This record gives sequence, C-alpha cells and structure tokens, in this order.
Amino acid sequence: MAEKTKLWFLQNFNLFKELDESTLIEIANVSRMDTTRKREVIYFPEESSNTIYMLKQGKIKISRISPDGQTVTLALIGPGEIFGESAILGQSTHENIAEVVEEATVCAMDKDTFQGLLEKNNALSRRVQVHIGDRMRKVESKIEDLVFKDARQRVVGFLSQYIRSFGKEMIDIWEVRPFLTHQDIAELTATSRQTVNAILNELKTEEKIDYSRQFLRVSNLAELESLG
Amino acid sequence: MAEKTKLWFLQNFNLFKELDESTLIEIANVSRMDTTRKREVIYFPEESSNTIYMLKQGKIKISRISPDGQTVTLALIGPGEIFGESAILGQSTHENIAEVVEEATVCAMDKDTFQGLLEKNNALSRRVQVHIGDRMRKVESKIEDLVFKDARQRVVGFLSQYIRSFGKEMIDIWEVRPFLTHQDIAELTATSRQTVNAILNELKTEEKIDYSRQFLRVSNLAELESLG
DNA sequence: CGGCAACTGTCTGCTTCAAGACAGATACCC
DNA sequence: GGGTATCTGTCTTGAAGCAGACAGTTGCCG
Repeated sequence: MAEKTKLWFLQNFNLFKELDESTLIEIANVSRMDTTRKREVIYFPEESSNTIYMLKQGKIKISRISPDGQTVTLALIGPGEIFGESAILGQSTHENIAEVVEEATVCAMDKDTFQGLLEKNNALSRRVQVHIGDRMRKVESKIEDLVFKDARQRVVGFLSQYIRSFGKEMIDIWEVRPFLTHQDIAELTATSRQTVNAILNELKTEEKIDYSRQFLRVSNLAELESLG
Repeated sequence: MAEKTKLWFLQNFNLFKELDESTLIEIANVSRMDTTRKREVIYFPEESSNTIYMLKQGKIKISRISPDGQTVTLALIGPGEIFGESAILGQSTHENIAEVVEEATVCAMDKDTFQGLLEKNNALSRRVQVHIGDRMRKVESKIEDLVFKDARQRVVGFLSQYIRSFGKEMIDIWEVRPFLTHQDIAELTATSRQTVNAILNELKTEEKIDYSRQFLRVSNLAELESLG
C-alpha cells in the first residue's frame, strides 16, 4: 500500500489525532496494512501477542470459546478503534480470538515499537489509557447486564448500542446495514440463537424494529433504548 | 501517621518495588494513609473519581448495584493492590462502589500527581499497565465464567481462587480466615445466597471443603480446582 | 440457473436457579 | 448476660431460557 495512503489513514485515526506529522510518518514506516475478509481470524487464543492492531474499516469481534465450542463475544470493534491491546498490558499470549465479522482493513504494528511511542509521547499515552478505560467500562457493563438483565433486555440493549455506534440516522429513522446473523447476536448477548430469533420477531410485531438479513431499522430509537 | 512508617509501607508495595528512594519519598509526601472498618464505603457510584488508592491490608470489594438493590461484585482487592484506577483511565465519576469487607488500611493519592509520576517514570508506568491488564483479564474471565459455567462451578472456582490468593498453606492444608458470608460469595459469583448455602454444604458433605464463619479449609486444593 | 450451505422460524420438553418464607444459630454490644 | 441484628439452613414454587428437532427460506457459487 502506498505510504501516502497509509499516512492519510493514520491522520484520520482517532487515537492519533493531534499527533505531530513526524511521529505519524514514523508510525507509518513501522506499520503494515492488510485487508481481510469475513470469517478470517486475526489471532487465536494461545497465540503469542506482540502486535497492536488498528481497524480502518469493517468490524472485528473479540470472543472466547469454551472447550465444548460455546462462544461469547466480549467486544465488537469498529472503524477507528484499536484491538490486541492486551499485548501492551503485559500479556504474552492471547486468551481471546479476534475474528472478522465484516470485511476489514487493518493496520498492524509491533507492540514494542508502540510501547516506545507511548514512552516518548505522553499525549498518545493518555489517549491509550482512556481507550483502555473505555474497554474496561464496557466489559464491566457487560457483567452488570448479564447479572441484572434478562435475555430480552440484553438483546434490546445491544441493538440500541449497535445501531447507535454503527448506523446512520436518516430523517428520524436509524439504519445499519448489513445486519448481523442471529447467531452473532446470540454470542454478543450471551443467549441462544433461538431466543434471539423469538425476541427479534416479537420486537418486529410490536413495531419497535424492522429488519431483514441486510438491514436493521429503528424508527424510535429513544423508545427502544428505554426498554434495554 | 509517621512518614517513616509510610515510606516503609510504600517500599513493600508491589507496584513500587525497584523504584528509587527519592521517588518513594516524593510519593510518601503526597499521599495520606487511613484506616477503615468493615462495611465502610470508600467511594460511591457517581462520586467524582480523582484519587488512586493503594491497599496495605484488609480486603475491599468493588461492586455494582442495580436500581432494585441487587449487587454484583466485580473484584475483590487484597493487600498490595491498587484500586480506583478508573481515575487514570479517563473516567471522571465512579460507576462502581468500593466497600471494605475486612478492616483495611488504605493509602490514597491524587490522580494527577500519580499521572505525573507515571509520565516521569516509565518503569512505574509499565507496572501500572500490567496491573490494569491483570484486572482486564480477570473481568473478562468473569464474563466467560458467567456464560460457560453453572452456579456450582462458579462457586467452586471462586473458593479455589480465594483460598489461593488470601489463604495460607499449612502442611498440605490450605486455610483462610476469616471466611466470607454466604451473601458476599453470592455477590461474587452472581448467584443467590440460598444457592451458595446449598453448594457449600454439598461440598462439606463431600469432604471437599471444611468451613465455619471464621475459616475455610481445603485439604486437596488441586482436586477442588479441577471441579471449577 | 440449479443445488447446496448457511440462516431463519417454531414447537417441545427439561433443567437450573431465583425468590419467598420462616425457623434456628451466632455474635455483637450495651 | 440478655436482647437484637445478622447470618445460616431448608423447603417449595415458578419462571426463564437452553437445546434438540426439523421444516422452510435465502442467497451464493459453480
């Protein structure tokens, strides 16, 4: 990939905003960019973790798999976010699996190099701290949801957040496309595929949402959010 | 508290090992020490978070409470650990409640001061990163446990970890004292008090554990761990 | 454009566990 | 040292939601 394009991308990357150009060029020089397709795995559990990834476009899910094959998804990563940060958090091997949900462009960078940047640049360091804080909060909320909410509330809550993070508002109607499979949603909300299906159809007949395989639409997002 | 004692404590604090003495003295000067008793609350949700705490002795639990009063405990903090780190992770108010479980001595320090130390001292900064990583891993495992394991496995898993972290091994028998209430364990394992009670007695009749209000003893910890 | 793989929809029984109720034990503290 | 608050033990009922089975649908790929 042309260095210029890479630099342009980095400039538009949340984490790197306000960094001076020389640093960005340095980053561009030591990182590589890659395009991946649906279902591709970026890293597996047990694999050694020495890379930080920056997601340019697409979606990645970070999950855990039980010995008998059950899966929970811990986080869904969208454009502009980093992942694989466990590498700079003192973890030598991954415990999670990172899998492409929607065709993605990813920029990868050695963790020691990144660590070096952090030490030289306090502004960047703080931004990374804040990012890690966000992730921590999300994971903690996930526990809260698992314990306090039932399956329906979790699904509704997830749909709201999902459409707000990844959807577009068009004249009072929110829409995301493409939509996820019921299985994906089940893994994200720690419930079963069948339950997700039932809830989704319930919500459809109640006219709270409209969906197909290609889209999810919500006309009254505030109302939906109040149910989660 | 005498500055000398404080300094001594800081030197024995995990996070600060290998820091040079002048830095330690600096830390001692800007921190204050406090003793708290059971049930005391160190911070509440919504309270603004501008302090980092270092726990010298005792135990603190970090929990969330639902609107209807149900509680989940996200973490149990022991001697030598820090808590309230959300302050340096870009969070202006607490979402969790920190409550004393066992009479505690706590050292508190302004977050900006701490932030300053981090920026001047890369070794310290890395140690904090690793600590945060540990917390993240624990929280993620908690989600995994909630989804993959049933109540019994969660309780067994918790007991094993608890006794390993806080107990002593004495001629092949592990013991912690005092023990927690069933309610505490229920909040830590996201189950109900009644269920904890049933499981604990089950384990006692199976001779996997022995306990009373004052102690928990396990003679074959490896066996217990294999059940969690 | 036809066939296969992945996904959706629906019904059923079964298991786990929460939650209420209440009696009994413990220990704290004035 | 007696009274009160907190903690433990046990039973019972009910609901949530998982998991299996299988038919129907969609859309992708050769």
